[in-house]
Amino acid sequence: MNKLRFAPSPTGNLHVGNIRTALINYLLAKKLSGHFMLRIDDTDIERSNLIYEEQIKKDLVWAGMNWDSEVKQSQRINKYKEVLDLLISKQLVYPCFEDPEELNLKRKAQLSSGNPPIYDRKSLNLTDKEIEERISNGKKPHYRFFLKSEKIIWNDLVRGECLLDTSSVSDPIIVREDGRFIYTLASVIDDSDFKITHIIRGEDHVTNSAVQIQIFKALNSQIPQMGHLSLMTDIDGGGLSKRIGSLSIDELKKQNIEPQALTSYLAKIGSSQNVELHNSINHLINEFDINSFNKAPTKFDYEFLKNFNIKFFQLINFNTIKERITENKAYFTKEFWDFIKTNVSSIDQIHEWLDILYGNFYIDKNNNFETKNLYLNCFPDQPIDHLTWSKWLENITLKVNDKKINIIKNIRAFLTGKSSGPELSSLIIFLGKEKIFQRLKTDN
RNA sequence: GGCCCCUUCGUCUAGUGGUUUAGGACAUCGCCCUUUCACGGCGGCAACACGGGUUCGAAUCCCGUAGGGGUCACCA
Repeated sequence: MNKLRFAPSPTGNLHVGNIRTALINYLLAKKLSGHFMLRIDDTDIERSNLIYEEQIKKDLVWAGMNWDSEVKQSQRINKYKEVLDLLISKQLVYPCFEDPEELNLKRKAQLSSGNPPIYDRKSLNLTDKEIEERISNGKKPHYRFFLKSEKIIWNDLVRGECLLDTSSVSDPIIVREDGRFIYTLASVIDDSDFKITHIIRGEDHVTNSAVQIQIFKALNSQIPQMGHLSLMTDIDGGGLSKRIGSLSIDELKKQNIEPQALTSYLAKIGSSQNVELHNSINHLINEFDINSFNKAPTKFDYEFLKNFNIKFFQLINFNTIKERITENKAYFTKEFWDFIKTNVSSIDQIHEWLDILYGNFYIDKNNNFETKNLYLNCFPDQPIDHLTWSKWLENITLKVNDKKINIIKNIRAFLTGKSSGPELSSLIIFLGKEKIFQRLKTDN
C-alpha cells in the first residue's frame, strides 16, 4: 500500500507553497491508489496553535483535498522517548551541554574565518563522569544524533540521483534541553511507524533527507522514496517566504480565487504539463506525473493565476458551479448559466446577475423618463421570443432619430443598470415582460 | 563563506550532438465573428545568461564567469 503524508506545523496559515506540497502529495497518493495522511507536526508547542490547525484543515478541504487518516505528533511523545532511549543505548545519540548563545557565537566565529559552521562535537568527548557532574549541577542536556561520515546517495523522484556528504553537516539536535523532541527525529519515527512510502517535500529539505536517511537506517526502517520539489519564487525570482503574508490561502480567497483554479495551476506549475482547468480534482489525479517536474525554481505568477481564475468561469461545468451559489439559487438553471457564463469572473458577479434578472434589483431613477416611456411604447405587443428584440429595436428606430448603438446602450442601462453584459436579445427573454415594463415605467 | 541545485520566448516548459528557419501552452498584439462587453475562430510578436574550448557540426558535451535558489536553528 502506497502511503503519503502532508505534515504541516500549525504555527501559521497555509500559503501557496505549503498547499502546493500538500496537493502534490495528495495527487501522487491518489494516482498510486494509495493513502493520504495528514500529520500535524506540533512538537514545537510554543509556536503551535490549535487555531492554525483548524484553519489548515479548512483550507485543505476548501482546496478539495480530503485525508484518509490523521495523527498529531504531540500525542506520540511516549513513542519518541522509547526510540530515543534505544538510540542512546546504541550510542548513536549523545548528550550535549552547550547553550544556544554559545553555539551561536561558535557558528559566527567559524563563518567569519571562512569555515562552514559545523558543530565541533565537543560534547562527544565528555566522559561519563563529566556528564554526570553537569547533570548533578542542574545542567540539562540536549541530544544530538551522531552522524556517520559518509556520502549518502538516493534516487530522488524529481531530482534524479542525489549525493550528500554528511561531513558537511552538523550532528542534528533531536531533543531540546527542555526535553521536547525536534522534527528531525519525530518525523522519521512517524514515517517509519506509519509506513510512509513516499516523502515529497520542498528542496529546502534535501539536507534533512540525507540526515534522516541515516536515522531510518539506525532504526532499521525501510527508507521511503524521496522527492524534492524545486521551490517557488516570487515573480522577480526572490524567495517566496519573504512575502508569505500576501500569498496566504486566506488572501487568495479574499481575492475571489477559486479552489479549482488554484489547484489546476499549482499542480502543473514547474512541470512540463500545460496548465489547464479541471472541473474536479479527479482530472488532476489522472494527469498527475511526478516525473514531469523540473529541477529549476519556479516563479509563482499571481497575474497568471488571476487571469486563469477568470477563465475558470468559462470552463467550469454547471453542477460544480451550482454548489457555490448561495443566493437566488432556485433561479440558477443550466440555461441561465450558459447565458451568463462568458460575462462573469467571480461568484459575486453571478449573484449580481441573478439579482438583476430575478431579484429586487434597484434601478437608478435618474434616467431620462421621456426616453424610457418612448421605448416602452415601442415594445412589441406579443409574447416575448427570440424575435422580440429586433422587432422592438426596429420599432424604436422608426420613432427616434438616434444611432442604434445609443438605443442599445440606453436599454441596457435602463434594464440592468450596467453598461455591458450578455446579449440583449436573450436577456429580455430571461427578464420577462413584467420586469421590463416595471423598469421602464417612470413612476416606479 | 562551505556544500547542494538551477539558468531556453513575459510565464510554465519541449529539446539528451545534425530531423530546429529552436516546438507547445498561457499571456500579449492584430484580424474575423458580434448592433455592447465577453466567448469563439484565424494569424503575428517573442527565448537558448555570458566567455572560452571539444567537434565537420553544440541549446545539447567540457571548463570558467555572472546571476538566482536552497541549506548550514535547542523551527518545521
